[in-house]
Amino acid sequence: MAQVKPMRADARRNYERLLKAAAEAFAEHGENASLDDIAKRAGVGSGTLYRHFPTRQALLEATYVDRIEALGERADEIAKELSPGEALVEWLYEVCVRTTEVRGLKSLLGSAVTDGSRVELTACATHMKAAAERLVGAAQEEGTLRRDVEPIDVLRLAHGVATASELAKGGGSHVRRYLSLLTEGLRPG
Amino acid sequence: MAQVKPMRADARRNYERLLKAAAEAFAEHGENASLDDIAKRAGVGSGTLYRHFPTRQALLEATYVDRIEALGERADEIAKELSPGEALVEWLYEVCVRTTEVRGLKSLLGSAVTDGSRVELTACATHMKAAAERLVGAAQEEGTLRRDVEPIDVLRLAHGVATASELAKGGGSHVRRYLSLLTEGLRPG
DNA sequence: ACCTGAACACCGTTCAAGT
DNA sequence: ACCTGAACACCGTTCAAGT
Repeated sequence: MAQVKPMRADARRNYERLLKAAAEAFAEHGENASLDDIAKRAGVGSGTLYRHFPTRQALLEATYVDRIEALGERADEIAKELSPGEALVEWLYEVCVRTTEVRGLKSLLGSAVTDGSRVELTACATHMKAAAERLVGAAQEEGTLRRDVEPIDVLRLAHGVATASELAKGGGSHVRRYLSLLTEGLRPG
Repeated sequence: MAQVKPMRADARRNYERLLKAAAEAFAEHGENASLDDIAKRAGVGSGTLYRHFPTRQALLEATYVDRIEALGERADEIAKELSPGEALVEWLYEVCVRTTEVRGLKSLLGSAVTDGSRVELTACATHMKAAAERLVGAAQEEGTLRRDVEPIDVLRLAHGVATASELAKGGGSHVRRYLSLLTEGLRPG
């Protein structure tokens, strides 16, 4: 079941060109980059784009799926180096940094943790939730994370922290601080 | 300086019709409601909409300025009833609830706390920042709020909490919990 | 089986003409 | 001084025709 129908040579070439063009366009113009422009950059008709990627979300996911997978792997690497509580925070930090750095990734990660959207079962959502579950579970067993939060809550709040950081001029420079305000709380230590 | 040039009767009528139509349209279709549709609902030409409101942000602000002012007044009412620390949290709660309830309000409140946008000097941003300053200052003097946060940080983080809550199905029902996770922190109490 | 690109609908924005 | 609405540019989406 690993191997689905192999694509026709021209179809595969167009698919890859579209992904490359999409990555460029999203980087330049954000998640709302013109789909028509992406097709043009790739040198294909607009219908071809729709054949391969029926929705904008599908194109976004295909464009960034490797980055999402990398975040999932980072969760395990970090878990080996740090204590569970520190690992969770460090991973959330990296998630937030990617969210603010890579234009277009934000809406994808957002819909991955949104209730009700059909997109929930996508690879992206699956990877993120699995990674969060591992780290959250370990931190709770260690006793450094409240037991009344679910992995999905943590992912949503991290998305909120990334959103808050984006409102500041130096975007990324606020991530660490805003994240620690979330973990430590707003009350004085 | 209170009284600027009085508007011509037809101009004032169109202005009010546009605001009414805008409130309806934003409520129905969110902050990206079609401007053309708003002009049509109001029974005016599209050029008239642009004359009164040169940008979508300007129309959003005019539509919701009364709600923003109400939030500013709520800050003072709450401050009379609760201790400074409790008052800040309760006000932030109301801000988050409005943000998630009133479609279109979110982008307005977001741009009010965004660095660099020219919109910073608008009435909306001024009201929100003034209210936050009063509550944050009082809570810090009381000793129930960290001294290393600025009012703008608190407003941005509240915006993040509202964003996180919106990702959950029951939107509003998560606001209280997510907000308390921010104030208390993710570490066990 | 897949691709192309014209065609359609929709939207934002401007501006000449009108009162 | 203000309004109208046609005109233009742009974008998303579909689909008949082509290979």
